[in-house]
Amino acid sequence: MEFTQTLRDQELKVTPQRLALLEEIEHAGHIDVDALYAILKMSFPAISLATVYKNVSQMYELKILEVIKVPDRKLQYEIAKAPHIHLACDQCGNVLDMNKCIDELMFSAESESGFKLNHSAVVLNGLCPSCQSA
Amino acid sequence: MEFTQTLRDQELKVTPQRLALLEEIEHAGHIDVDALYAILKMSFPAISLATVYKNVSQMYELKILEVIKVPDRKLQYEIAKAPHIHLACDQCGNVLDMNKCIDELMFSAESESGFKLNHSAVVLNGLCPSCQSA
DNA sequence: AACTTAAATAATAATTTTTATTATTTAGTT
DNA sequence: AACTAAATAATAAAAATTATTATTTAAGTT
Ligand SMILES: [Mn+2]
Ligand SMILES: [Mn+2]
Ligand SMILES: [Zn+2]
Ligand SMILES: [Zn+2]
Repeated sequence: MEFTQTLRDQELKVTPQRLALLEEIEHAGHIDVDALYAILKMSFPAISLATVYKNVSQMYELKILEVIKVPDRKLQYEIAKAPHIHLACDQCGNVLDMNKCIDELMFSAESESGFKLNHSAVVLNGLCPSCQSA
Repeated sequence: MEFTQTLRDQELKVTPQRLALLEEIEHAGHIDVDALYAILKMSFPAISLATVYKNVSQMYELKILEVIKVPDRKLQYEIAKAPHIHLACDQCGNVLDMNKCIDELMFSAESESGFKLNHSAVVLNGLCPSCQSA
């Protein structure tokens, strides 16, 4: 797996728990600690919730993971990747990525405010196509 | 005060605690529950933390307040107003509003994704002008 | 392949954060 | 002034997160 290298790069030991955690986050796309714990318990019945907490926090600090906040939900973790926009459906709960460039926005925000920016979080809420029909 | 009318419009009783809470949020711009509680205790030594929690939650549901999440900080409440962008300084902690229009972004996100959007949250992080000098 | 050691894990306790409960007080009405 | 539903303060309970510690394990070394 490529996550083996990710962990080695950050000098974290490659444990089965960590690999499963990363693979599950990748598979889910965006997931909170509770859901992650519930899923990991299937393959690791003895896994501790504290291990999940510690690992996601640690990997967030090391920028292996990114975190997003959708209104009224717990923090959602995802594999860190290029900055992107999040679309969250209020009905079905789906969160999906949109690879829309926000460089222009960042750039103009910088020049207008004088800030030197290094991070962006954009979360848009509404109804996804299928929930509009239903 | 104009917050008297705000509360009446939402059929909330106009209590001194609520008025002070709203005035302090307005004054602070963006503030979390703990800081709000600490400040309100100065004028209301007997105020309960649960009252602060209940009121901000209630006012958020009624859309009197809006909430924002700055990475690595507790939820910050503000008086609800027109959608705007948030700039947060990682050094000094300042959070300021930027009245930049994101309608174009919302509109193109809608047409590209098929979502029907009703809310946006944009938080940009970096260093404010004065923290860059220091 | 066995040995060593620092790090990770599981179990658990403790802390922090948030919500629920209830008796008392109060705002808004009659 | 009296009435009533809602708000508050105090407190308990629950939920979320972090800390502690004994045991296990990954990864390097012989
Ligand atoms: Mn994403
Ligand atoms: Mn704001
Ligand atoms: Zn949906
Ligand atoms: Zn600053």
